Amino acid sequence: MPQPAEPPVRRPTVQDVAREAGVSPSTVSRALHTRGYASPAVRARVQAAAERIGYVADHNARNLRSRTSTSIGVLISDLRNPFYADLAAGIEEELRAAEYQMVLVNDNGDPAEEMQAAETLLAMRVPGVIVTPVTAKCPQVLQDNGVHVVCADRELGRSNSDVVLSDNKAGALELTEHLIALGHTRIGMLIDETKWSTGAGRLAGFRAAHLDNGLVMNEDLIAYTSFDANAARQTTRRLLNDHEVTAIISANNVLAQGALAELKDRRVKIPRQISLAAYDDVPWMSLVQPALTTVDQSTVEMGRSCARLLLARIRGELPAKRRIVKVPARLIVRGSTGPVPR
Amino acid sequence: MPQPAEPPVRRPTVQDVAREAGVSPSTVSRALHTRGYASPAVRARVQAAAERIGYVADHNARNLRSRTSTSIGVLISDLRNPFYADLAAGIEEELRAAEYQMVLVNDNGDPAEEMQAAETLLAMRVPGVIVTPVTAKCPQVLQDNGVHVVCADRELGRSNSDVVLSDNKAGALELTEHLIALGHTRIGMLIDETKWSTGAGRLAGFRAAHLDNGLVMNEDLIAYTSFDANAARQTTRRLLNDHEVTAIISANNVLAQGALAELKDRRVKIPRQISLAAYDDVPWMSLVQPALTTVDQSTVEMGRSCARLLLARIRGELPAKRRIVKVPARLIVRGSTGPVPR
DNA sequence: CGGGAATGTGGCATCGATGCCACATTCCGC
DNA sequence: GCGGAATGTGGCATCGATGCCACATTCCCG
Repeated sequence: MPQPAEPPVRRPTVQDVAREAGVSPSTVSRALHTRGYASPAVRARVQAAAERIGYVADHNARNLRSRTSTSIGVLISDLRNPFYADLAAGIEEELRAAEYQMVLVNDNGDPAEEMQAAETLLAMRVPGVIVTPVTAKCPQVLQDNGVHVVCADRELGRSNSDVVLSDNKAGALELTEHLIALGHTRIGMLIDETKWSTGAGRLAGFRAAHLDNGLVMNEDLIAYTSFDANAARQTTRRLLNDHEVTAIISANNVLAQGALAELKDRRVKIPRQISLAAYDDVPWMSLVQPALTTVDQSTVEMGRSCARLLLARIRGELPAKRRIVKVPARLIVRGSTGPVPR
Repeated sequence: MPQPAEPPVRRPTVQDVAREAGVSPSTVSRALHTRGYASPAVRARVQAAAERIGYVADHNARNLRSRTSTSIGVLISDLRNPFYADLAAGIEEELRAAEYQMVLVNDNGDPAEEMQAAETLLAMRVPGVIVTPVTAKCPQVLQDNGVHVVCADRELGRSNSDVVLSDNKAGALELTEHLIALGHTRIGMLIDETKWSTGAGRLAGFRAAHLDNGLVMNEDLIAYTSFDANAARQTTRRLLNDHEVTAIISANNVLAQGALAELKDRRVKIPRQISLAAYDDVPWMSLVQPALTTVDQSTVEMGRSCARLLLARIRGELPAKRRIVKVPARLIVRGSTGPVPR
């Protein structure tokens, strides 16, 4: 038998259940939703009837009438990057548990795609959106239309939406101090952006670690690159050529790939000759040899936090004041960092 | 300013646009959707009006009335596994291009969660679902309710839904022959399941390669394990203890982690002492040293295929006959495989 | 120049569930 | 035994967009 004859499938409605159970449609609605009055007997009868005829409520009708929806928009930059995948996984887990659905959109970090997605989510009348923003305009537009917004991982400029962030400064500080404690004083920092809170925070932590330990930091050791493993590799190359660093910190998992590739290519002994560490622990970092010392930002938990926060907001459980959640970052020392050479 | 005062936000409706443009609601609907008659002049006027007052159509109302939806359900087992993430990314890309939305649900490979998700998707009245099935029941129920289904990556028993598969047998055959050509005759196969088409196909390819090359395969070298890196590690340990294999093939990326961990732990030289290869290329496999020889199943493209197939089906562009798409698998030779020792 | 086709536009019912109000019972305490 | 609360249940309008039909023009060709 091929696909069932096109969709002439007539799905049972509340009316059908009502008839089957011998009550009115209104009662069916109440009985199935535990909301409002309905005697236990009737409730049982209705549920049985619904079950019997295979009734599945129509979300579209429900949403339309009740001006709500249980779909949540999730707007991320790159699903293929394990950071975003983990974030989405955490979000989905929490949403599913609360019987919400996740509409996932990949905006590829492109402002136009991001706005397009925002528009679509508005059309869907989602009550809330979780976004790793590319542009401040996107969260803004959503909020202006009464959609609750939680920004994940970063914030742009001063916004007025809730936000869940890794404790970037503390994490980067701890990581940098770990290297300083090993005797490193010439540490390179591979970083792609510093305009968003993410990069800015990590850089701040890097700076603070030097300051706190009475070290004068050489600004030239901050190697600005772009968000791309190959670019990071080139930048690492220049960094190594131009400066005598004994350790490199990469600001995220993508840049770390480039740095590692370059070091392997040069047959540099890690950590004997150079130590390598990264912010944002992802699985491959413990598979390579030596395994990388990293800062784990509990990405899945961050996703869960975003979802919990958003749902609380939607349910009106939170005071109006904007909420900022900092997810603690945890240093994981592995084999790629060691005492400074000589 | 905190969150905008709760959602008293009144969004403009088709009526508002009609008033603004001085036409009837019906005309607005036609003008905005290029469907049916509408003079260019009126169309322009309506579009301008809609733009001016910031009209965004309500999908719920549209879906309800027109008994369609542009949301597609995507049911996968584990978003944190790069295989599924890539699959989802490919699907999303294609759906977004066609102005469809992706509702992503992680079922954790759990039949109960899977059925739950199917029910939710029925409630949403999605026209189609892409699923990496855990149970044959799930696609079945969906189809029985008139929802188009595409199974991705595997099929269970004989189903009657469209399916997109990696060419498992050919891929595994090519990979095994690569090892045989290097002189290996005692090759271990680390595999978790053989009931689904995926494992069955890969195992069949493994067998066929031996047969085609006149080798007698030792059935004991097929090491059955469970879908979990740690279990795979234990199984690898036993395999190495009990048999003198010179090469190991892992049936997927997760098992490969376990195998690699065990080999590294034993300080086995790869590929000098043992060659290691895996089906399902994922990024870390080219980051480790030596990089792993793998079979790339073009996961993202597989996702795109699923979406294209489903959309074509929804649009009724396909003959009733069930379609089976095989995505070619490609052998990527890297450093982890070499001539048999001695 | 008349009539039927072609082309636009408006009116109205409708998709399915639910919010709200009115009405019907039952239950108590005085 | 009676009035008012407490508790259930049904009726009906409604959310917003669209499908369908009727009606109004315009067009064109015999």
